Amino acid sequence: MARLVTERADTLPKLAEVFREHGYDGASLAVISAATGLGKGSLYNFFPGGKAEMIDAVLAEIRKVFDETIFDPLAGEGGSEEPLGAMFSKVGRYFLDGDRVCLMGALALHDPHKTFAGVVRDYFHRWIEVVATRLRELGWSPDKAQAEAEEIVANIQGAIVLTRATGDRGLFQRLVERQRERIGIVAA
Amino acid sequence: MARLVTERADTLPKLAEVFREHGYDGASLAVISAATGLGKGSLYNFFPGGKAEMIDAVLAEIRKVFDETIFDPLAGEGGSEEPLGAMFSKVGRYFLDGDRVCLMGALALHDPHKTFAGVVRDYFHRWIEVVATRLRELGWSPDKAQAEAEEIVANIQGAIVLTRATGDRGLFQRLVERQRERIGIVAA
DNA sequence: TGAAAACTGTACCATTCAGTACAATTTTGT
DNA sequence: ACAAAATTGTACTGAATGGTACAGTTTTCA
Repeated sequence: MARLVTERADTLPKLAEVFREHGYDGASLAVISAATGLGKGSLYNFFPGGKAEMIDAVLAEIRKVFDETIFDPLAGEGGSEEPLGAMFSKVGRYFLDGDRVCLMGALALHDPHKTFAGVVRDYFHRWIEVVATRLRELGWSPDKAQAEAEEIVANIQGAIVLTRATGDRGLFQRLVERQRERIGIVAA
Repeated sequence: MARLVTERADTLPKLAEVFREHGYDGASLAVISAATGLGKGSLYNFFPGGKAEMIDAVLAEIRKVFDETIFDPLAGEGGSEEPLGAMFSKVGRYFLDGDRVCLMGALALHDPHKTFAGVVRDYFHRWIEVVATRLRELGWSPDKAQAEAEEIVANIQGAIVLTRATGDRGLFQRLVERQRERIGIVAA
């Protein structure tokens, strides 16, 4: 029996980066092969289902990372504002101040067969939900908390679009800073 | 000499819709042909340069429409808030309350060869610029006006992403309404 | 009306696509 | 060391890709 600790998981970051940069249609097997350094043999050994299985694995991994490092820490009990501030920092780091595409957001725009509609919807629902929950715990009314949470997540997605469009990473930071301030001010 | 009023311009809306829904890579000639009802012969008659020329024409048309109906009306002199309100209304109608993708925004995310970087950057710069200009005319400081303009445009882009992700057009409307309110409140 | 230009459908081309087959190699547990 | 399993590169397949060629039709204008 060969090792069960495959290298499959190690390829996920590179795979994710390819899909982020090229999109699903643009990520041909040739591009994927070049980016991962793996030949077709290896790719189909790890992902017998081909591209479909690759992006499924990538999306599951993304969801896991966000759950563990960003969403869950926000959902826990506690009346502090610090977890929200941490969320902004982690998100900025993850998306490289808007230089790196949000794959979930990209799939929200282009998914003609609605293949990823479920994962994408759940991802954003969860994100908005945990932010709103935290705001309520800070004393915001349910309506205000929901609206503010939606605006925060929308702003982050929009900030990525604008940063990619303008090439100005300062723009992302400025936008996030404004969200931070608004929460701090109104919550005080 | 045959008519010079070709049907080429008539195909642009359908062409734009295809690129919006499928992205550039996802819009194969088969899809384009089906969506426009034009065979390859006609398509290459109107657009000898193929897909590249098609999307160039689409982007130029989009830019023209936005300039004439949205950007220019904002740029003119005048201390009224009404043009800003009109901008939100027109944008909501154009993007079908977030149901319709912003092609410029989509290309900001996926453009591995930086083919469209110029048009996309100019489009968003112009958008932000005209909003900021109008805010300054309303008495905002240059810094505040710039930051607010960036946030407004980012919010619209993010609203499209979230609406496509959740399928909830009310979300788009709620987000835009919040921008409207903030401007009204702070400007007052 | 008639010739020139614009338009369009069809067949075709070379290339790239995702995916398969499989032999050869490497790794693994014993 | 050795056999089984995992891994990998290469060659291949049929389908789809973007694009070309061109004959036939329609439109235009003089």
